[in-house]
Amino acid sequence: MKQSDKYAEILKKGDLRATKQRYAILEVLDCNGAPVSAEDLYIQLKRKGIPISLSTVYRILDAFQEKGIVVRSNFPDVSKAVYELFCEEHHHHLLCVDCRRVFPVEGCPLEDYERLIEERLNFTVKGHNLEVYGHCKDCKKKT
Amino acid sequence: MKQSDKYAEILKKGDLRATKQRYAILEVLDCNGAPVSAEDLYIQLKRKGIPISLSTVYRILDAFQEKGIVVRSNFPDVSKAVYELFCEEHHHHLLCVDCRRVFPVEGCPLEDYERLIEERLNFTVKGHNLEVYGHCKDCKKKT
DNA sequence: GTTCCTGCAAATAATTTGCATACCT
DNA sequence: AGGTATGCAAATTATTTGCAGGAAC
Repeated sequence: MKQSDKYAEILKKGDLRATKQRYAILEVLDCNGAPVSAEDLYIQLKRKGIPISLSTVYRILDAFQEKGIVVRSNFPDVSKAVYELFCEEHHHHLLCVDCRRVFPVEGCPLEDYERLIEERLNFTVKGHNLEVYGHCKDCKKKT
Repeated sequence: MKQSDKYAEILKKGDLRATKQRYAILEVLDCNGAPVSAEDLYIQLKRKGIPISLSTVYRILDAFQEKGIVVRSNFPDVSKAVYELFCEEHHHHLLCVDCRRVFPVEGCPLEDYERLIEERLNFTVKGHNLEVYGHCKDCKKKT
């Protein structure tokens, strides 16, 4: 299946019209392994020559998040939201507080914890938001 | 030790002058078990008759965070930051997406995970931010 | 007295909204 | 054609900053 067909399918499933801007956002998110802010996304799109406005970026991300196409989260100490494509293999990120790069980590240690919360506290867990921060390999070297 | 002495000590340790506003913020944070936003804090202070401005609240929270007196975090889907007193017993929160109340949970499941990250990825973990969300006991009943 | 803190108002940053036009189906 | 999406500019919300006066040490 071609990439663009994949995007078309995602949009159809979400009952969203296929537009150039939506395709472009899906493509950029797909290439960026890590979460991106609305503004970064906007800059990347402009750089690629896609005609789009920042408010459209926000509106599309909102729509995507509503349909479960993207996931929004926040890094500690950063006041803007970041977005990434929803991905079957649930995972987390490492944020380097020095270079600010983001590294994905496979897997998630929270399954047991969530089960425990459900049992002990009678709280139905819908999901969680976990960000781990510290110093990456490269930044450690520099010091 | 009196409560106010405790606050005085916290401020002294942080090299911060003892002012009415700082005492009041420590007190409000101490009473709220859960994290609060700057604005909520401001409203609670005003209600108590404390003369303070919103920018002072922000400035104090900033200073406190710098000194490690408070911890700032973000709840998913909420664009404003929340703050709580730093607490020796590291813990997390449950956010009910219905009533928006926040419940503390003792303990943290991430120690092993962090050790694993340090070993496998050569990334020095400084900390993490975890928020779990879902439906609390009471809100489940209502449906 | 000196330095730090606070209040006010204005600035900035992040996000949202109204409305007219343009584009999908 | 009909309804939805987009762009632009203006509105809102969250947070920060400059500066003058006030309080802590």
